[in-house]
Amino acid sequence: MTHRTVGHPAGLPDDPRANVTAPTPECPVEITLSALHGRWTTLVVRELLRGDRSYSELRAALPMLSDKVLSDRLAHLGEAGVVERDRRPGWPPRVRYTLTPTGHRLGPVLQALWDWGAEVSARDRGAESGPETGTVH
Amino acid sequence: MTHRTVGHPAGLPDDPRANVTAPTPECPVEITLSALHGRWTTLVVRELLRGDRSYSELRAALPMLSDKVLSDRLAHLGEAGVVERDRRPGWPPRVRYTLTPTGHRLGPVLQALWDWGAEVSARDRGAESGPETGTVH
DNA sequence: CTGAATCCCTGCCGATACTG
DNA sequence: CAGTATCGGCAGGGATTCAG
Repeated sequence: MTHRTVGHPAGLPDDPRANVTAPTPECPVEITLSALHGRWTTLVVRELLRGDRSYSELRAALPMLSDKVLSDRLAHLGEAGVVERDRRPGWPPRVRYTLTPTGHRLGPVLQALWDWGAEVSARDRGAESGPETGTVH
Repeated sequence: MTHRTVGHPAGLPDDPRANVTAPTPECPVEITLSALHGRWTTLVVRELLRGDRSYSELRAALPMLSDKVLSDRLAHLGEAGVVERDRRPGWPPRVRYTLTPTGHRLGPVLQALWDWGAEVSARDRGAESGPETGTVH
């Protein structure tokens, strides 16, 4: 997809991808959603935003996440350029998962997702207290 | 899920939802992803960010989107509090779809998604030209 | 410890047809 | 014009098992 729209200040005002009429892989929004696609994916990224992790540390942090899905997610995030695997030599096998610089930049994206959801849930709870804001990265 | 992590300035520094260990519906990030969930959803929102639309205007703007999926998306976005239906009396039936104030605030979210994807695709094309930035809302 | 392979089941989405 | 009803294919993801 693509998302250029009405009145606005800066930016590339006429990126052709802002006018795609179907969910194509070239649209930046699709690229990002594709990287974050799948259940558990954002939680894995959150965990790695907090620091590098081993496979078993990720399992411990997300106990309900199965091995299959965890390796699927790590492989997918690897292909997306978000996560890097550092295989340390020796025995037993030690592997560290870390975010690439690109992956690190997902922090503001998750932050934006958090902020909107927090605002909605605050509104749904009825109270109109001060605006919420968490910090992901 | 939830996404509070390492160093950061403002915000609710200890929202318990930042530490959920499974994809629960209470996590703000999940709330947002749930609202945007499904193919074509972001494109429908983009179209409505540009202004209110009738059903057939949406179909015309997104020709490859089937009736079934379009009404699914509009219903889902309605339940999510993003879209409102204004049924105008008379014949033939005239219905306008508009974003709620909450829906309007998805603009920055889509912008964040756009920015990350644009940066990635720029990097993938190899050139390191100036940073891209589109404007959604 | 770090995964990959398999199986099965569910839910999404696309196409087609039909209604108020 | 603005949708709903129905069906089928396929991919996502959970549990289990096996391998380096």
